[in-house]
Amino acid sequence: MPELPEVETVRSGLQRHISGRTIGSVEILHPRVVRRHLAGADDFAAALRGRQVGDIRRRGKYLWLPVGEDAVVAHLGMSGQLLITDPGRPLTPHVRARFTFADGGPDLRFVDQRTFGHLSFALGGAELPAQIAHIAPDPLEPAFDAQRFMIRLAARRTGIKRALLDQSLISGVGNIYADESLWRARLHWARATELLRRADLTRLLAAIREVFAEAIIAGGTSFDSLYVHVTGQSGYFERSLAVYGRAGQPCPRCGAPVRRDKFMNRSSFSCPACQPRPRRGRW
DNA sequence: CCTGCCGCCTGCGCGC
DNA sequence: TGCGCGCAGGCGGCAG
Repeated sequence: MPELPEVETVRSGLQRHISGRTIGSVEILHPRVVRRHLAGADDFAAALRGRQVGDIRRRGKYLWLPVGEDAVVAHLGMSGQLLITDPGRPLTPHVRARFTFADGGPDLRFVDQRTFGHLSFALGGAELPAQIAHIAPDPLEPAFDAQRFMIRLAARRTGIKRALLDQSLISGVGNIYADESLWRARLHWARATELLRRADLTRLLAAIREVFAEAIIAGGTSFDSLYVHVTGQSGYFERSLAVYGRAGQPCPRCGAPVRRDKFMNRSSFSCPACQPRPRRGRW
C-alpha cells in the first residue's frame, strides 16, 4: 500500500523516535516477516541486539535502519506499519515483530495484516543494502538521473504506467501516485513509452516530484487505518487526490466524470477528456 | 535481457 | 444474517 510519501512519513517518524537509541531485544512473532533472512528469526534477532540505530534511510518504498556498518531493511508491502508504542501496551493481533530499546522507552512494532511486508538484515549494508541494489533511485534523491531515466524509459516497449510502476526504472511510484502524476501531466496510462516525447517525460517527472512533495507535506494518503504515521495518526492527502478512487466524480480540471479501467489486475483512474486514450496504446 | 503474469495474504464491503 | 465474490497502497520469481 504505502508509496514513497507514506514511507517517507514513516522514515521521518522513525528518525525522530528511534535514531540514536540502542536496541534491546528483538522478538519475531510471525516467521513470515523475516522470510528473506535465510539464517532465520533467531539469527536476525541476535544480529541486532545491543546495536545503536543510526540515521534512518529510504530509497523508493524501502527503508533501512543503519546499525554500524550493517542495516535492518524494511518494506511495508501492502499493509505494513511501523509503530512507536508504549512498551507496556498489549500486543495487537497483527504485530509481526517487536524491537525494544535499552533505555526502556517506547518500543518499535512491525504490524502487518496481510504479511506482504518484511524485515531483513543487510551485512555491510548501511550505505545501500544489497537486497535493494536493483531498486532505482527515486526522483527525490540526488542520485536520481533524469537523463538516464528518460533514455531507459524510451527503450521500453510497454505502457507508461507499467513503466512507472517498475521499481528498477524509477522507484517510489505506486498505483495512487502513478494515476495522480499521469493526470497532472495529461497522459493516458496506456501511452506507449517509445512514442512519448521528451516534453511529455519532462512534464511527467515534474508532476511526480510535485505530487510527492505535496503528499509528504500532508503526511501521505490514508484511506483507512492500514496506513498511519509511526504514532498512529492518519495522513490527509486523500482530500487532494484528483482522480485516484474517484470514479464518476468530476475531474477537478475539466469536470468530466473520472473513468476507471482495469489494468494489471488493479484499477486505473483517469480523466477521459484530459487524458484521451491513445490510438496505439500498450499495456 | 525484457515483458508480463502469477502467487503470496487478510479483511472488508457488496450483492444475492 | 450468511456466504461468496471482488477488491485493496506491492513485490519477487519465473516463463516465454
